Amino acid sequence: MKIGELSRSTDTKVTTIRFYEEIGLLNRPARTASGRRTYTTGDVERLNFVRNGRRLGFSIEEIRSLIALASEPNRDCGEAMTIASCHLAAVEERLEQLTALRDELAVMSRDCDRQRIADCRVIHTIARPVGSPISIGLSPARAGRAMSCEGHATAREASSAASSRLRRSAFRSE
Amino acid sequence: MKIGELSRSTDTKVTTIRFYEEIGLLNRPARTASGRRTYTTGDVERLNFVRNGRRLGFSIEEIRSLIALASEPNRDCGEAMTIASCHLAAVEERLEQLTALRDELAVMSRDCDRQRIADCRVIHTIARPVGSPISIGLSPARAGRAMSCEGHATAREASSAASSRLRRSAFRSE
DNA sequence: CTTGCTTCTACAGTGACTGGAGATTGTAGG
DNA sequence: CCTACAATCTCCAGTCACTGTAGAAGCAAG
Repeated sequence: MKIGELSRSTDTKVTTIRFYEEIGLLNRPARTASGRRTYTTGDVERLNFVRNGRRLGFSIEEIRSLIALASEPNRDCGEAMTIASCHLAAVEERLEQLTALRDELAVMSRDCDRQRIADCRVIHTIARPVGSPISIGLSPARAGRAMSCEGHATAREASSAASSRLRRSAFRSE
Repeated sequence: MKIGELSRSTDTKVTTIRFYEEIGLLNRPARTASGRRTYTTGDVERLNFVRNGRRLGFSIEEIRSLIALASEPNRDCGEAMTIASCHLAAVEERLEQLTALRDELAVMSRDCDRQRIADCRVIHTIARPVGSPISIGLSPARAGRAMSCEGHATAREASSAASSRLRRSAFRSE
């Protein structure tokens, strides 16, 4: 099985597979005479394990530990349980934060009367002094495929946010 | 007001303030003769705006747009509303994903009988073929201050994950 | 004068990929 | 056999939103 087929059968991009190999999450596969990677069904299982782990939100390092544990069938599974329940607790905390966030966003959207910026509830809510103690670790706007939110932020004149972040200092004062 | 005071009064790290300046989210402040940045109350407001926006999960680019909008009080606020409600929709989607995730994690933790790895429900759940269509964009384990989940993943022997990711190929096969 | 704090610049690192350049290999059709 | 095109290869830079470090300089108090 070549990398393309592995990619298709695990719904993982080719570059991601190579990345997993580089960081040691996948074993280095055998190569053909011309240097192409060849995979076995064991590799498919392993990659599925990694992908499921990621889908469940485990970090690469957590998955690395879980793989190591999985390869010792006679060990006590306490450590795996610790990783899982710890992660569960983290997810529950983020759920709470995200719920609070959603409520705040919903209020500000609901209350805005859609008139002038000067009276805009959205702008005013964000502009208020550093208020409520909700401090969130949300990584925002990764959005991806599901949302059609593109183009609102970038469309104005930051369109040339081309390459280096150092070049982005086309900043505009108020 | 020097950068340290601005940092304290907005609960923002000094390095973050300088970062915001570099990318043009904050105006370049005046400097003392020796080159220290000096800030005004206007800068405090602006930084609060940015911080509140971030806390609400808006991206830097969205905040950039919102700042531009906020500086034109007589404009229609439709665009601000679009950004906000679009973001709200994204947050709601993530909430759903995260809830599904939590349920899955809860089941696997609950059902594990804490015996041998070979029977561990956690391991088996992750090892199953690429199943349910939940595809999540969660960035995991950023965790930070609130959780005490450190050391489970990194403690084993990846402790020398020192500098370059290229050096991390101390990979172990199964 | 010395100690210790703050601030400065410049740059590398994080996590988990993603994308591109430029080269090579494999395969199918003409 | 030649040509097109797809798949693969390596290498490296970019993403996002910061965070941290090194090494130098400034500043106030004892």
